[in-house]
Amino acid sequence: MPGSLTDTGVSRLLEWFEASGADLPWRHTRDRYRVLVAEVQLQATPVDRVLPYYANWIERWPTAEALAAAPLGEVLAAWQGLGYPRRARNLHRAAQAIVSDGWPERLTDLPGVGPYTAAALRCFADGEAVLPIDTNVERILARRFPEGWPGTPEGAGWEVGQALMDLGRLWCTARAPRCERGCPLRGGCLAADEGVVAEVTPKRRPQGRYEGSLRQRRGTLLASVSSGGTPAVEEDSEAAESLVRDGLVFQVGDRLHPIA
DNA sequence: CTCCAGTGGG
DNA sequence: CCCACGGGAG
Repeated sequence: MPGSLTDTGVSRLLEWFEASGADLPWRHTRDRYRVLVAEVQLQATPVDRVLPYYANWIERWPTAEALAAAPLGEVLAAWQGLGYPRRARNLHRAAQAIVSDGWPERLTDLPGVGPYTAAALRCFADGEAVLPIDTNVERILARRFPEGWPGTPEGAGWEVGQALMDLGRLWCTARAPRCERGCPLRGGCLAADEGVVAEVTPKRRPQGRYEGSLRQRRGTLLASVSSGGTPAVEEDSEAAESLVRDGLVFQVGDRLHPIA
């Protein structure tokens, strides 16, 4: 094992992972489409929130073919509550690309698939020894390896990646990390040794106020369309034009409609 | 008020 | 590199 993540560290990590018990539905599937759905839904949404949506999604659109055949308007309606609708639109477009051209050589050629999601597909669906680095894993690495990440452990399978993500989500949290409450990687953690765990946290840029923002107005308008309304563009022309530009609604005359 | 299994566009 | 992008939950 390169760097300071020793064999015993990995052993403890995997032991903790087995005992942690969380059994996420996409954890064991090798179905690329299912993993893609889960990963895209998770891109900016907490796990607990995604769970019911994922179950409903797979039941309704079990395959890329099924999703590709659905009207985007219905896909966006099913997405309500999962945040950024462009993620749903990209997932829909990705399904259509997969159906017509097959899975691309470079997974990042799929719309909405970046470095993280591509790595997650290779790791969880294909079983490759690739470590997907999400915000949780990035935080662990920043704390444990201030000098830099030594690289993916030799022979690390999907369980190491999954375990690190769960550890970051449940233990090595941004605000109140549970270092002394059974963290399996406590031994050899430089930040914890120095007592600076909370300080060694990748900073995110502050978001603007949501109330009254264009973002909120877009959400309101799209929710209206998704629930069967046909709001007038005039109601909020800036938000309406923005949604049209993003390919999320269709404009007929002075009203907005779902995209067929 | 901050956080959340990121990505794409300027 | 910098920013916008939803909205529920702690």
